[in-house]
This record gives sequence, structure tokens and C-alpha cells, in this order.
Amino acid sequence: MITKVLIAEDHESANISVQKTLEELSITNTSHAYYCDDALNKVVNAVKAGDSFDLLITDLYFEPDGTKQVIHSGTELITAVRAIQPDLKILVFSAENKPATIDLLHRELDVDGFVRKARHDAKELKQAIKELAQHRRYFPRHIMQLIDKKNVYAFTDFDITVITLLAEGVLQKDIPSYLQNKGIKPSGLSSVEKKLNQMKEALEFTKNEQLIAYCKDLGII
Amino acid sequence: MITKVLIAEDHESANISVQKTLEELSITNTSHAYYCDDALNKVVNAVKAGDSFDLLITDLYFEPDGTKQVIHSGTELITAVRAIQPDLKILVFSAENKPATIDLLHRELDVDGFVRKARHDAKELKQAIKELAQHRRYFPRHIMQLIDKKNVYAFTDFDITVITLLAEGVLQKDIPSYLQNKGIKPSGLSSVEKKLNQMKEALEFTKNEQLIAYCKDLGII
DNA sequence: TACCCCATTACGGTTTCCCATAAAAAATGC
DNA sequence: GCATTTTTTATGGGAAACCGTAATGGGGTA
Repeated sequence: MITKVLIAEDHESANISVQKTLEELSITNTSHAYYCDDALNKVVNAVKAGDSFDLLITDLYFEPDGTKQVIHSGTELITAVRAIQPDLKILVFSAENKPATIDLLHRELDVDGFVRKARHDAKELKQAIKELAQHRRYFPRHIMQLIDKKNVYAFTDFDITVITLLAEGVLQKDIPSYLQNKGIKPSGLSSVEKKLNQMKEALEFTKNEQLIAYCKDLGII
Repeated sequence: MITKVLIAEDHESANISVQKTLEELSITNTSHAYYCDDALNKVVNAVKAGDSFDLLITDLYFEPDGTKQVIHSGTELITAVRAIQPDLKILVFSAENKPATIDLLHRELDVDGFVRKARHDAKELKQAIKELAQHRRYFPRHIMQLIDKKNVYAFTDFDITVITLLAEGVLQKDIPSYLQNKGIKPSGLSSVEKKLNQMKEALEFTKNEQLIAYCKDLGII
């Protein structure tokens, strides 16, 4: 049974509508946090007081506004609260639609649900909370389809390093020295060229610019 | 006096919170539209019935979901309703923070107010509606400051076309023929090179890959 | 019309990238 | 230990990109 919920969301308006949705599910014991640090504090205090939360609904992106914060993003918040209260159910409510990010939430951070801020998000939110109350996870099919699509090529750490360097403006011929400085091998220019060719061939691209655009779209870099 | 309001917003949750905010201002005569076409229809019908709206609160971005729509964006909607009902007050409520867009709203589309979806957006929304009821415009100072600050480079249609072609894998030397086919001028290779250099210099980049990454981050392409 | 100004285009030299091939090094198998 | 295979690195020629400069062309003005 879900009765006590914490909402971590910097947008006041989003906060309001989440609360309203919860009210429609007869959940009135809600707390709000407009900053990640504040959210973590509330979780800590609730556990200390022996009155812990049942569910955390959190956004991923929190806009900096000048006030110093230790935790800056929803993903960091998730790992932090998990360390404090492992059994806390976590539902991510975000406009995020990059497959890489959603995949991270699903597999590595192992959150209980994801609802994308979109046309029918309030209805979805209700559905998700109902599912979570039944101890099921909520990742709608149309979201998971996004994830599968990205599996046309599995980017390795090496791939990502090389692409990131390119996106930062490093000349291809200068990449080997960067790799050596970081102790990454292989570091030869030919190896870099080979990797780039492999990626481009797998994705049917011909130019580095396409790779950059593709990786940006998927949130890989 | 503002009594009858139309909310054009594809996100259900945002729609809810706007309505709640209006209720707190004792405005209960509200209509909702989840698509631009629907919003325009409601404006038209209200005018025909001699019971027109006092205020339109609209988002800028409406996510396509397969249903065929004539109008696809808030900016198009704004020009369309202005043609129907010139005295309709328009308040844009959007997460948009690109200086160029806000500038467009302020100067060319001449909307009555802009509230950014951000931390205290509900409070701002209330304030904005109060201002509009007094026949004043509402563009908070911190928004207008954004315009000056972040305006590092204003991308033209030509810029975006060139960058898009690069991101699609078109060779730089082949871009001129593409431009000619689309009837865009200038179309010379030197002009393309010059534009790319201008952009890169303005943003302190050295490589096209950086430009692609930057434009992807900003959602320009 | 003649002239100037500006934007556009054309051209040539240099650098970087691309690609195929070969050499070197490392891993594997017997 | 030695041969084989695979991975990594090196090299060179040709294509594309980069960059400065010169030529072209169109619009405005007297």
C-alpha cells in the first residue's frame, strides 16, 4: 500500500499536477522538494523518525538557480536515496526521451517505473502508481521499444571516448596522444580510424558528423 | 476582466496545473485543447457564438503523435488566432529558453506575456494573469536578461540547412548542388565554407563535429 | 552609362582525413 | 619453443577539407 509519497520536482506546476493526481488516488500524505538535497534530507529524516516514505516520484533534470547544491540531478538523487532506504519505491517522471537514459534507469539504477511527461502523462502516472502498489514495475511498451532500437550497435567505452573527443574538436590525428595520456589502449591512429569505420559501417554512415548527431540523439554523449 | 480562458497544451499534467492555478484566481470558465487545430477551432467557434475567449494560454511545442494536424506549433497557432480574434490576449507558457524564440514572441508575434516552465512557474503564472487583466504585458526581467546573455550566435535558416546536411552525411563539397536543387542562394562552396567558419569562430569552435554536437544540444537540429 | 561597393564564387596551396596495404607486436594453439 | 592467428601500429597515395586570395557579378548611386 502506498500512502506516503515524496515528490522531487523543481517545477512548481508539475509538482501541483502530480499532487492533484495523487489526491485522485486518495493519497494525501505528500511532501514536496524543489531541490535534490532537500529531497534526500526528507528521506533521511523520515527514516530516522521511523515514518519512511513509500514512494519517491522524481524528475531527472533540476535547473541550477544559484543556490549551492550537493546533488544536482535525479539520477544522483536515486543512488543516494537507495543507499539510505533500499526498499523505497522510485518512479521517475521526466520529459526525458533519450533511450540511453531510460535504459540506464531500467537496468542499472533499477527504478520501479518511468512515466514520460507527454500528452497523457497524468493518466499514465495514475496507472504507474497503481502498478507499483501491486509491487510491479511500470515501463510502458512504447518506451521500451525506443530502447531496443538503439541496439543496432553496442558502443564500447573506447568508442564513446573517441566520439567525445571528436565532438570536443580534437583533431583525429591528435587523438592517439590523448588516449596515451589517459592510459587507454589501443592508441594508434589506425586503431582509431578502424573503430570509426566499424561504427560508421554498422550504422550505415559515411561521415563523422553523422555519428556525432546520432550519439547526441541517443544521449550517448 | 479575464473570465473565459482557453488552455492549449499537449501535456495533460501541465494542463491540470494551469487549470488549478486559474481556479485559485477564481477563473473557472476554462477550455482545454491538446492539439493546436483543436485550439483554433475553439477560438473560431467562440467568436462565431459571440462568446469569445479573453485569454489564450498556450505552449509552444506540441509533440506529434500520428494524428494529422494542420497547425503544428504554438507560434503558428498564435498567428492563426490573431487573424481570427485580434483582441485575444495571449500568454505563452513554455519550457523554451532559447533567446531567439523568446525574442520572436516579444517583438514579432507581440504576445502579451511569457512564463517559463521553471521552479516558481505557478506563482509566475498567477502574477502574469493579474498583469494581463490590467492590460499590461508580462515579460519578467530575468527572462529578458537571458535574451542578452545567451545570445552567442543567431542561427539563420541557411546555417541550419547547411548543418543539417552535414549531420546527414553530405560531403561539404556536395552541399552546393543540394542548395541549388532547393533554390537556396548563395550556393557556392566558398559561401558554405565562409558560413561554417563564421559559426565556428563565433562559438570558438574549430571543427564541424563540435558544431553538430552544439546544435544537437540546443535542439536546433 | 559608368562607377563603386559588397556579396558571391572560383582557384591554388596546405593540412587533415580516408583507405588500402604492410610491418610489428601480442595472443593463441600445438 | 615455434608457428599461426589476431590485434595493433606504421606508411603512403589520393580525396576532402581548410584557408587565403583573386576574380566575378549584381545592386545602388550619381
